[in-house]
Amino acid sequence: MSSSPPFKAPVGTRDVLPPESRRWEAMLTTFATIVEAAGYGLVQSPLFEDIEVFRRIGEGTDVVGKEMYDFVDRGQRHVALRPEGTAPVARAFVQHRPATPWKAWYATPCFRYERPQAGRYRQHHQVGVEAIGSPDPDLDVEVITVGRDHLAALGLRRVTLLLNSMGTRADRTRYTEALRGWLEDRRGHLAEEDRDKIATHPMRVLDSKRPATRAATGDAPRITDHLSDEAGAHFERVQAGLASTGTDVVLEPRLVRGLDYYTHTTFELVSSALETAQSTLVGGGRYDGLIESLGGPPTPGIGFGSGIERVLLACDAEEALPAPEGAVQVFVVDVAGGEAARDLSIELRRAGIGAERAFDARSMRAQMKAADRSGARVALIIGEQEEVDGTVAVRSLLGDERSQVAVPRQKVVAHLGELLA
RNA sequence: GUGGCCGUAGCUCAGUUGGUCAGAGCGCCGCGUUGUGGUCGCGGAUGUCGGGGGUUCGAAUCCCCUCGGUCACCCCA
Repeated sequence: MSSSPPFKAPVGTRDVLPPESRRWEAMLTTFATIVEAAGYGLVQSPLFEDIEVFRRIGEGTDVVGKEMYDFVDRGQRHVALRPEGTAPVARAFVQHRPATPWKAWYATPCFRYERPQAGRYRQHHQVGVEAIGSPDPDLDVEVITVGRDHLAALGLRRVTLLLNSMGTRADRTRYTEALRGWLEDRRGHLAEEDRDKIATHPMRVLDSKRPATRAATGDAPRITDHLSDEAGAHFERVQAGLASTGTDVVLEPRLVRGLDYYTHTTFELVSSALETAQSTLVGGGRYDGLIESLGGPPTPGIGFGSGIERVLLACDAEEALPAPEGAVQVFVVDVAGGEAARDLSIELRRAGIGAERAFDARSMRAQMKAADRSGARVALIIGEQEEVDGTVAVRSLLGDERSQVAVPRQKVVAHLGELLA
């Protein structure tokens, strides 16, 4: 007899089982309700795309540069599992050209080959929205507010909105050059590991956590001081909208975000309840050049992604979003052969009443224990006596209640309909 | 990719300087109540002590390798 080690879920992935999975259902329902009410429609797109679709979001970024799960399929196509949610939606927009503004939402797994740690997985899950086709800053306000309200609806209170503007692409280019020069002059003061970024991603030097870099860049030029009139006006309007709708904002000029496609507004919703290094619950911004880079007409867009695992971690920390109760309302206990359990449980479900039962002809004691654990409020008991009488004993399972009444078999479903109403 | 810590039943863990060390609680199953749950009592099942190699008379306990988990860096949701 030989046995290989038991299989486990791959590194960085996990199974979500009940009752935890009921929290996922609750969070997805909450999100769907909120975004649908704002006019966003669900988009289901493939889990994998031509790898070029993702490369357009920035080859210099780690997400597409070195963390992608990519492979060549049997038809020699180079494809990749989606590392994030925006590019596939943008590609779908370019392909189908829906009327604008096009407002879409999604819920999807995302794949990134990185070392897992708290709040970071190789397969994680995101919900998000994309609003494509309008440059209106009020749309930025809408998107940010939807994200904020989603977290609030889940019961999260310790959330901070960080806001920044990257300006237009021209602003960004101009600022990047200026910053690069400024950083070059102080190269020696930066942390060793951050020096290479001066040439490649100067703005990310400002995002560094290293103390030396932090200290040396305290008075670095800020992009928000270098915005064009156009970008400045846009940013002002966004802030005014957020203020008007009672959304507290923390301006964070160092907020860069890792994906290269962002322009104008960028934002994060960060949990202060999480002790972990990964506390960003929602991250997003404008990407006014992305559609064009995917072969579409110049089209502005804005959106965000929100990590489900992280949001749930924050819910744990704030003791929010407890697992909802199961849907089983009634448990059929049958010690008279099992036909009643078989037929009645199905009859009940067809009448809209959640019903569960035991299998394997177990003892009444065992069936009652199972009934108690099932979360059902009522046990329907069919023993030999009930079989003879054509009745069902209806017994409450709530707390100390031990009330039990005999109801004619033919009237049980109607009786329960009233009882559970 | 780099580094720290950890790896004993389904879960949470105890196992003193290597010598009945394979255990506890919870959970699960059964019985007390041959027709009735949640409390209580009694009993029971489940472990390649992550895996491989080494040291030793003897290793869950020491060494090496490896896999996995976890946290941090990095990056990001």
